[in-house]
Amino acid sequence: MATVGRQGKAANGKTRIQTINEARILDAAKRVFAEHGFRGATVDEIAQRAEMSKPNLLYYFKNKKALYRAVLERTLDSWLEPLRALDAAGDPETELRRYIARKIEASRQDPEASRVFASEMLRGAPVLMDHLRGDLRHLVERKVAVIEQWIAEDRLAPIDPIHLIFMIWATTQHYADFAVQVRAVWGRKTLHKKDFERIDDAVSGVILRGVLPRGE
Amino acid sequence: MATVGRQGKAANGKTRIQTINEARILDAAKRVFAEHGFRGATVDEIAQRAEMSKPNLLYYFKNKKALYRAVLERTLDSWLEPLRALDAAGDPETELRRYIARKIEASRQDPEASRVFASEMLRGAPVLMDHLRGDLRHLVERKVAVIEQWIAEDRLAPIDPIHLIFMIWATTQHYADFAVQVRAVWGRKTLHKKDFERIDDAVSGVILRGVLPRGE
DNA sequence: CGAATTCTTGTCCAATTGGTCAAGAACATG
DNA sequence: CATGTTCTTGACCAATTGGACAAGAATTCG
Repeated sequence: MATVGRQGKAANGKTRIQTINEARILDAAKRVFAEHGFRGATVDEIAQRAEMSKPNLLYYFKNKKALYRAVLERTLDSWLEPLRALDAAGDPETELRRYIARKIEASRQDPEASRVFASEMLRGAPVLMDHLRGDLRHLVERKVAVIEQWIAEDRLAPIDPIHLIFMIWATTQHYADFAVQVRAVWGRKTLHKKDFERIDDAVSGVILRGVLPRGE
Repeated sequence: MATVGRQGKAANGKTRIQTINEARILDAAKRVFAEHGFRGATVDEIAQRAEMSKPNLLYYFKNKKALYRAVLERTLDSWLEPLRALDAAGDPETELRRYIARKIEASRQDPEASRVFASEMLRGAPVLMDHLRGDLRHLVERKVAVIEQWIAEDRLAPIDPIHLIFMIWATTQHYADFAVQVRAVWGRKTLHKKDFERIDDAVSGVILRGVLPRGE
């Protein structure tokens, strides 16, 4: 009867309304943080985009920083998942091709998440620093080992594995973070699925030809 | 005797003090805008970093927006110069290698400029939109033609030229914009010239192997 | 030197900011 | 439907913001 007997509890201990509103807030916050960064974002604007009053927003998230953290945390897992899936037992070409495809798909489906992340990096990652030096670094170290193994087996050209990873991050996220520039220079009002297929072709093409062994 | 007989005029019509202070302000502004974006930057913080009072700063730049514009404009030319230098008459490998090297060198020498630019893109480029759709687009179109010519001559693999350009931008600027992440994951306190040489090797290596024709 | 110009800043202001609070409205459940 | 809980908001507050202003301090140059 202490904490269990809540009202509209839905297994995760959340009310129906809580679930809806937190999602609405997080979505609005993601968009505003993506556009203006942590400092430039205002709680008022987020509340407006979430179509609720500022005090109501602060009923769900105790302050701007907590909201920002929530947005980042929510993003991180889906951000890392594709890299986690890189499998040493698989074929290098297949694995890398899939990794690139998934990152590009993420840039297409949720560019704002990528931009929030980018903005946090531009700030010097005050919130995510521990994560960068901890989880992310360890994950990358593991995948560097995978790539090194592929190189040792002559299934990949001898490139610096960490920079291959950085290159994949850079190229794929570019289409989310710099979408305005891409659209303006490429002369497209919006980028459609077809466009992203061409992007995938081009990026995968260059990178794979760049890292797969020559002979064949 | 109207506008010519100014006091400390130095050919460009600027006083000695003007030259010094405008440079100090622009440098401080670049750092603050890079870190916090346009909205998140405060005039006060910029003034402090430039070691002068806020009213004095506003004596040189009439408001925050004008200062922001000045920072961006100052950046743009050096940003584009390497691409302008891409020469159809040259050897594709040499030209591309030099282009990549120059962009990486720019990321090393002036990462803040790159970050201001990135931050403007994240915002949707409200200030630079005209430039993106005008000058930049035309420049890219010209260089796309150069690359297409190389491809037609079988001196380059048939890749989508615009995405090759995007890839070079993405990979090289990544080391400026995401420097915190690179440092944290790579396990380096700071990136030295040696590190950037390795970056250049890796990036040039993959991209050139990715776009140069196979047979030889 | 002395007058015109340029430079500098303390003080001020209205607007916006993140956040609080109290009180009422909507809701779930016995 | 009554009661405790959750949800919602108008009103408010202190701090910060971009910027204006006037008056004084340096600088320049005839």
